Amino acid sequence: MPELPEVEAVRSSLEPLLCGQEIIKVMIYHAGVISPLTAEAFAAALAGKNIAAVRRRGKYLLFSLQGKDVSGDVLMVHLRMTGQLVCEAPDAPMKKHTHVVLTLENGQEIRFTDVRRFGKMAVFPGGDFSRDPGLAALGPEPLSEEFSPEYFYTKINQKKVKIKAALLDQEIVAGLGNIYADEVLFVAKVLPTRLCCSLSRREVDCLCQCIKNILAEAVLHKGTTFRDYVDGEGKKGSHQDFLQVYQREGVPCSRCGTIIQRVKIAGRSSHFCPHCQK
DNA sequence: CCCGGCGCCTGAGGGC
DNA sequence: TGCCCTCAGGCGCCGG
Repeated sequence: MPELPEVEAVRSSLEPLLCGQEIIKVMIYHAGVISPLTAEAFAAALAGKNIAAVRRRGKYLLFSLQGKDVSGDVLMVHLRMTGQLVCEAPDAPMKKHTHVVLTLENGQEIRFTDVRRFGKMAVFPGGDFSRDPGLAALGPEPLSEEFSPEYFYTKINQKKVKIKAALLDQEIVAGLGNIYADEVLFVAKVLPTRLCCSLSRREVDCLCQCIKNILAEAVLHKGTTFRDYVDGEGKKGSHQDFLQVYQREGVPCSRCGTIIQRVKIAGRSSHFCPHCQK
């Protein structure tokens, strides 16, 4: 499930492969993954454009496009659950569930594959994200200075939601998903069921620092490959070898030996140690 | 404001 | 072996 570290690994692996390349052909095999433009308008908006930069905001991949006269359009890709964006040679076998293929001037292909088709691609003319409320409302990048203990405390302080739900709220902090939210709460020793308004300033400071530390570490490990995730070269991540609670229900806690438990919070599995998380 | 639940999707995995 | 059921979860949306 691509979260910030996985999307960053896709971004950094694609950047040297795509920057400066012109998109010469657009093939759409499943128009359902494209919005808000029609498939025809989407293809027309990409053909002949040059990829000037490969950026990331939260879990969104953003490709800055430049044309001969117009520029500033942005191609957005969101991988959601099972999406993959891989740069491959044209003779590489086409994977099942490949929905969009962009051919570059050097012959390489960017292939968007998604078993569940939850993922989305879009072009925003002039880089205007207002057509995508989720992207427009995204909170600060957790690895930036903007995401500070002061900011986080202000956002969390009054809320009556469970802290697990708040960590998954992309308007509070951009890029956390179910895996890293559970890992952050474990390292910070905070139960996922705690209400935000019950957290002390010290606990919020700790959570803020844990978010930064864990995401930075996972970025170094090129993300977590639990099932589907691969980067822009088709390579798996290695952070799954470092997970302490996610998908470890029934396994002894690495700190105290208590059996890790799993409960549903906000519709998602939450894994935690009932002894050392308070 | 907050919560639970559903829908979108397919494939893996468990029970029988 | 095979069938049916549940579950996985990011995110938008809806009703209470």
